[in-house]
Amino acid sequence: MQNLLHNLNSEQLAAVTLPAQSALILAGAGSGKTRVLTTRIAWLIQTGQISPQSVLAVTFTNKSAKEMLTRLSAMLPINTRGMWVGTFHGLCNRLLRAHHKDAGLPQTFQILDSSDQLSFIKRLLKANNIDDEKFPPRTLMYFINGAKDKGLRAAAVDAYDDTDRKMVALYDLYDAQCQREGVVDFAELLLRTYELLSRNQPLREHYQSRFKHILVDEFQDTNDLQYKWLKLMAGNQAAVFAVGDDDQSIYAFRGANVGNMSAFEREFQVKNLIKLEQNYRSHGHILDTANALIEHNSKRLGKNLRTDAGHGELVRISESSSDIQEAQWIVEEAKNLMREGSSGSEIAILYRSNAQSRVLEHALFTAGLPYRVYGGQRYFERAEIKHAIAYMQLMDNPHNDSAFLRVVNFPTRGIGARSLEQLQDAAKQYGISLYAAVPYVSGKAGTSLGNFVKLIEGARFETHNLPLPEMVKVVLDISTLLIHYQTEKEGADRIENLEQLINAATLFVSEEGYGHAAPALAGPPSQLAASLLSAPDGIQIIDADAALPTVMSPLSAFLSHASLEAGDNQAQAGQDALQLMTVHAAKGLEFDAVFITGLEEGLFPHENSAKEETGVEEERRLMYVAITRARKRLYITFSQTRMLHGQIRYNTRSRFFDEMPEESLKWLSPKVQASWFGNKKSAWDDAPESGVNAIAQGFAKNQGGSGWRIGQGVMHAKFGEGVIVNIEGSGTNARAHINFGQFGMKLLDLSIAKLDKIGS
DNA sequence: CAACACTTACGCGGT
DNA sequence: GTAAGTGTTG
Repeated sequence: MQNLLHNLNSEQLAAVTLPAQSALILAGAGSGKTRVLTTRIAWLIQTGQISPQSVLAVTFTNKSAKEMLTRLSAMLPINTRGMWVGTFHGLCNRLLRAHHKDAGLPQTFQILDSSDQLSFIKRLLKANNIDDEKFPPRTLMYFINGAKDKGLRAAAVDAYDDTDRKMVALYDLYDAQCQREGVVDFAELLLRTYELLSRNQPLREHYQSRFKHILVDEFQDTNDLQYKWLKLMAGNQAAVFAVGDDDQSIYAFRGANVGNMSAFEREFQVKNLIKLEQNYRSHGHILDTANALIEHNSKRLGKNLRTDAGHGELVRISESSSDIQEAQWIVEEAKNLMREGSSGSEIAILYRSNAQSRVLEHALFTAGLPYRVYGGQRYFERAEIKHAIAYMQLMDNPHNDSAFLRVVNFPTRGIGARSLEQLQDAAKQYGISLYAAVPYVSGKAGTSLGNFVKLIEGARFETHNLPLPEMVKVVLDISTLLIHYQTEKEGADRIENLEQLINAATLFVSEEGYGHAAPALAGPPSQLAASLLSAPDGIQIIDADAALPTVMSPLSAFLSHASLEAGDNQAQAGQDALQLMTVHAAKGLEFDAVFITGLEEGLFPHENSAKEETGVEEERRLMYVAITRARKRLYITFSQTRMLHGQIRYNTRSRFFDEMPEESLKWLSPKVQASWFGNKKSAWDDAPESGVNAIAQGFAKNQGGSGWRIGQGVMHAKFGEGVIVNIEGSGTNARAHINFGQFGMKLLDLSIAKLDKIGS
């Protein structure tokens, strides 16, 4: 036990060894949050206070769940089985599979990922003749998910106008259709579990008395439903150990509610609020920059990171004339770092939005530097994999109309739009699934559809006794997917991916403990330990623990896995590659050197954030997250011009520069009076570093005669102060694009408009 | 049903 | 700029 605790600082130690009461741990960036969480569990078990069975640990991502389990098994001699560690969605899936009857779901219910959900909604709108101009599928999806994330069914949603009322009706329709097809979306997993436990007292009491300790990671990211779910799970007995950082709350846009932290403090009567403020990651100037920036947010629980690592280097700021120059500057600087011995994988280039990656990639590619972009398409999201999965979904649950429509004519087998129209009419008429409606379609269409059904039935028959990987093999064969891609010229990669699916199944079977000989399709329950537990009132409850391998067939399990864990996204290039990703994707990661790019008004903070009151504060937290990714060296770059949506945009530097401490920054390029809002800087500063000269030349190239130049501040009688951002034509034809701030960009004829020069 | 031109939108993203 | 969706052809 000694060695479990001996490396902890006093804050961490206090957190780990708290009494069995609910506690809130405010864990700053790089303060050893995961360590505290896992050591807490290990300590509780090792000191004999609790048994592994009474632990429930919840995370948001599979990655952190996996990491937690890995660390736990390193700390504890015991098997981590019996402990429940997983994502909200993974745990809910488990509960719903075990108690599917009570939850009103078929045993083989299937999980829609976001793209499945969107196409589901499009199909729903079409089938009900809803104008998708008036009700855009995306809007409806946000509406539905937003309601579910608050724990609201259609009947409980308030609607104040006709559009809202229609949306509510569509929400209801959507739920009914999901129920008919035996599919659930991500939010439904949580909502359905919540409803199951709140309505079913014996079940609720069973789990409440089992889980004495509930631990939650990234608590600031919980939405309203997840918070309610936790309250329900906890009952009034469990100790909830919540770890989070309000300053790193960057997911409000998808329903996360930081307010849950203070609500938790209040409602769980938290006596123990512990702040982890010792940072083990970043050097002083980097932390000072982060601290000073986040100070500008109003609603904070209050926290200040400190380090023993010394001041370290200043934060380097670089300005460029264009996004291309910015990228080239970064490439040069990264090359220098690598020449000095840095490993590429320890250098991250961060950006606010994905669109920015293209220019960076181009520059890196031209320079021949290996790089890796995070956030691309994931394995299970690829079209060919989705197709293969759809065949298996149909075998497991033929009423999944989405799966049916995806592959009924892929590869093509002469079933066109007309046949499907007939089929959809029949399905609607009888209120049944497309698959079930096939016998009601007559004629030629009926024959080809019948053949498709025979194909699925045949696949099911042929594979019902096969282990999962064998089954995948047969499906790839019978579906003719492999043959189809063999005849396609660009199909080689797809074939390779499809063959990978067999490996994925093999891996899944061995990792999740589905024995090789177990029937792939749901058959008689195997002999695996089914612990039948007695509920207080004598009702027999099969605990979801042991129930998983018995209640869920390997196929159902694999299909869940495919939906819940989309797999790795493709990684380009070699081992030692520069890391490119959005700031969001960088959360939780750290690097020796970090470039934060595009620090411009409208981009970072993003222009859309100005719409909501709390928007800029979230952007600031996002910047805080970005800064705190860096260990030793931090670069922040911005550019005067940027290609966006195929058009050149003229940006001014981000307001965040004015919120960072001057004494921690080192400007590597001239601070041109870039803003009409009165930024103070205007001098050259410091010796230029690599790449700077080229940039300086870049924006010395101002155009136009007669004293007008790009960057010139002007005063207009009507629009007030502005800045010339571009000049076209010359002489009497010269016209200037002028940014007038709140009045926007104007194109004015320089020989006509009455403009006065202002500034230097 | 495939191939092509044309329109449209376009923020961050794990489950 | 580009990807995805729609409409129009052969």
